[in-house]
Amino acid sequence: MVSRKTVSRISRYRRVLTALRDDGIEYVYSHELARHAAVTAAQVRRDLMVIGYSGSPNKGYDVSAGITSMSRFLDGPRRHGIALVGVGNLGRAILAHAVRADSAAAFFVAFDSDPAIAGTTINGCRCLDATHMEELVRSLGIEIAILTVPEGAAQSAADALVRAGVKSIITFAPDPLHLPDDIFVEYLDISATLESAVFFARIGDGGRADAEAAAVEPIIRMLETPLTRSQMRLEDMARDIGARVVTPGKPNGTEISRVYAGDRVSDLLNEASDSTLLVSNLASLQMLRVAELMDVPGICFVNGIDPEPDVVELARENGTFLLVSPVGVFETCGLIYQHLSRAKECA
Amino acid sequence: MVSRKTVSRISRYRRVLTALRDDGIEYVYSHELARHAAVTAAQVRRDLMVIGYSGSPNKGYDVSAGITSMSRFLDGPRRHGIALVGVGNLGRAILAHAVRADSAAAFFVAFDSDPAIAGTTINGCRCLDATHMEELVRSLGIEIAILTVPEGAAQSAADALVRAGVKSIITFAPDPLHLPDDIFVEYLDISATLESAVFFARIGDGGRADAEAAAVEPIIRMLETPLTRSQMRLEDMARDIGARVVTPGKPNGTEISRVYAGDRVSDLLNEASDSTLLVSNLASLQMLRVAELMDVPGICFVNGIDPEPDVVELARENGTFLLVSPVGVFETCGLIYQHLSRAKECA
DNA sequence: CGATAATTGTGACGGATTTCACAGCGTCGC
DNA sequence: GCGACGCTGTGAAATCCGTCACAATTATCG
Repeated sequence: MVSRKTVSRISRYRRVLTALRDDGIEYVYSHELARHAAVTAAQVRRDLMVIGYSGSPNKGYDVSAGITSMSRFLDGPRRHGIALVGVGNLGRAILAHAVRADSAAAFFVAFDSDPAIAGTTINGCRCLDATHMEELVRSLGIEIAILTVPEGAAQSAADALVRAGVKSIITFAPDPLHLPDDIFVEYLDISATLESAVFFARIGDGGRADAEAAAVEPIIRMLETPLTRSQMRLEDMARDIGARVVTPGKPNGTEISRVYAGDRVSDLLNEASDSTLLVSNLASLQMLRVAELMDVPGICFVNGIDPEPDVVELARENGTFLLVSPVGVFETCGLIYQHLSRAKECA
Repeated sequence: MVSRKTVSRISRYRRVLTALRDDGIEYVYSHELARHAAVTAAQVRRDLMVIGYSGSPNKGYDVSAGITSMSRFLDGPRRHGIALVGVGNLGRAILAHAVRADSAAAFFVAFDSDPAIAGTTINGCRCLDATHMEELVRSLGIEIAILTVPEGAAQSAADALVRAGVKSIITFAPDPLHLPDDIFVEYLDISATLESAVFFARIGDGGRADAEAAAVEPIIRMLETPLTRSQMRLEDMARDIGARVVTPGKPNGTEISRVYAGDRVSDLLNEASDSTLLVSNLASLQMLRVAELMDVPGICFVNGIDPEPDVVELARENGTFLLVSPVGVFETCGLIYQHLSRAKECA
């Protein structure tokens, strides 16, 4: 009869039309609607045909009448009950979204097997114990369910819901559900979608990304020093380990409390803070830019390499304390560590 | 070339195969794989064909080799960066999901325009200020983004991401995105999906649901008394308003602190508690069952209707205080209210 | 060693969905 | 009044996707 895709597009049209009406627009042409909904004009006309809604040539479609017509088609006459099963992070977030958006047309109930959650109210939605789920769903005449249960628990929950009379299930779990054919099931599997996204990101530029990417993340080496707890003045440390100071940091000295050694820009994001010294053998402008964004106060390049002038220039502008150690990452780390031990002894 | 759906199915196959391998299974037939993935056997074979992976007749497909082959196909050789834009409820929940599942194959960074969020770490993922997003995404070579921004903000965020080199976007916002054709966009619009679910729940049983549903939620009338704050013994109240006690409640008296009047079972969920008196003119078994599940201590039917024997029986079993007021909902509420006022004066 | 049984790989088919193309029609300008 | 223009509605073509059916292949058993 009418296909899943068509229904989902009509839902999208309705949203567009509602926005247009709020802007005071009364008539719209198929190609305008198409542009707003990111489909083709022919598609729009064909979709509007199946819900028996006609426009007039040279004026287009009546916006208000369209909304009414689509609402009658999509929502039907009665208020729907929606059960959300699994009140974890995702479940709560979806409740917040959905209750706000659809509370006029539907009411929500949530179920969870955790007794600590049962009895609470989240975002205006009552959370109940999953033990009584089947009975309650049947009593309330609920026909729509959202599954946000952990992997592995989806099938049994779905079975119970179907026994209770549920006709449509939206599941965020990766488990494929085995249910009667007349049950509508929609999968919103985030991990699977991400994997598709990964694939098409790679295919888009014909595999050339690999070589280029290798340059961005060159060496997989990551030495993490133990947290020192004690602060350390970079100026003293630099002298002690025989490193050359290229650009000075803040006028009143630069203090750090952690050292992070590694070349992966991506790891830098999780490790760097405004009191981290970064030890790296990748003297690139890019690394410096990221370091700046992370408020890293000091960077130590190794192997005695002279950074390019533009790198030095940027460091000076940012007030980043830049030093160059004559030895490699491993030795530099060792020296800094030793310096720390001595400092501790003195204290 | 290879279709979106095929990629998503292959992702599903890989998950199934991984589970099988963990169970120690080495070979699998197409029809077994098909059953686990909820597709047909022919589909499986055709999909495996496109990734150039062959099984052997009479033994089936090698599970480990399949996983390797699919991973090479899906993930490619390098580690991917994924940017999540919009750290609201939904964003956080997705981070929790995705970081756990995919942290081996990818690293995550989050962006938000709220300065209070920037600098924090959520689920092991660094949250940064959206101001620097474009630059950082470019520097990190990120090609995949997840959009969990509020409605209306999706297009501009997507534009910035595409400028920064992003190739794939997964968006949870309802806004249709206008982007170059070579950008992969996947919409996970929860509201739109819910609307489809509503539609198919209704169509499934041929529209017969309407009449039946009307019986479940008969009268849209809801009188809410103000919160009383003071407790009230039902036994005293019943005598005062001239109601007949059908079943006694707990032996030591039943106290309530709120009264809820209405016939909508669904509203009951949000209003009822273990100290609420329920006033209803719907003397159905269903209402009593829901009330029991909500731990409602007392129910008052109106208009002097005699509840059916099975209703009385169930109330007695549950220890629910059941009374019948001779007058209608409005008058009953008025009488109870008056009783409250008097009780307050005495106190 | 040959028959058998079961499965894979794939050409061909069919259904669904989208796009194309054009007839029909109302409106505007002259 | 009437011709030109632009949009709608829809038959027809094209495309995509999934299923069927069968030849090819390989282990097993007698």
